[in-house]
Amino acid sequence: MDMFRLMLEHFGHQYWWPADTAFEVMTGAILTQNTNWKNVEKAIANLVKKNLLSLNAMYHTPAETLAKEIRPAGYYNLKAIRLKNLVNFIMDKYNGDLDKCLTDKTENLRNGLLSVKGIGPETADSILLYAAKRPVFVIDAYTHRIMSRHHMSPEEGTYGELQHLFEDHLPDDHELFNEFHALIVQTGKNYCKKRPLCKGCPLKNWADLNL
DNA sequence: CACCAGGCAAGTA
DNA sequence: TACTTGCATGGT
Repeated sequence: MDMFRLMLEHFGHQYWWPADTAFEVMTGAILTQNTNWKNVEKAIANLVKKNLLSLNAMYHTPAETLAKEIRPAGYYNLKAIRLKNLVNFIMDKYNGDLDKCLTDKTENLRNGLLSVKGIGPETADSILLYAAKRPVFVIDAYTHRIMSRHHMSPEEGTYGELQHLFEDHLPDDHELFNEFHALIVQTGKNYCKKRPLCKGCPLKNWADLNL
């Protein structure tokens, strides 16, 4: 049995990304950096309550004001600046047209996002996959740990190496990538936390990587 | 009390 | 290139 199906049968569909709009996905992608999603939900609820969860509102709001609202998500001063950097990028490069941004060529958009201070590979790819619906595989700390401990990838592969491993062995399907990454996160949250192998983990050994 | 959570940038050697 | 550190709240 392959890795994807084992996780899917164990956890069921994850229905990511939990957001109503593409802009909310982008905001959440920054707020969830090294942060529990529960805390991000509180921060997003605060932004909604103050009518700040939109490109235009955020653009016209000082970072200090945003910081106050996103406090529960942690690193709030840093993340407020990062949110401003992102909205400024969309304003400057796409003339404030979010749809134009989201329909830009994948490579252009990825390079643009990576040029924004505060957006690294995982945040950029999360936006590409979950906001722009591109078949880009997202690699996170759970992916590194699970693949390494189950001996499914070369020891301590780089972000790009792991990404290519998945993208080269899977059909070019953004819905598959969506569910796949969400299931990896779910698996990582529940298993493989301490030991190389742990009881109840849906993944058994290297043979599970039958992509 | 320690440790972790859906990272990233900047500094050092 | 390969570490190390700062950023910060909230849950276990």
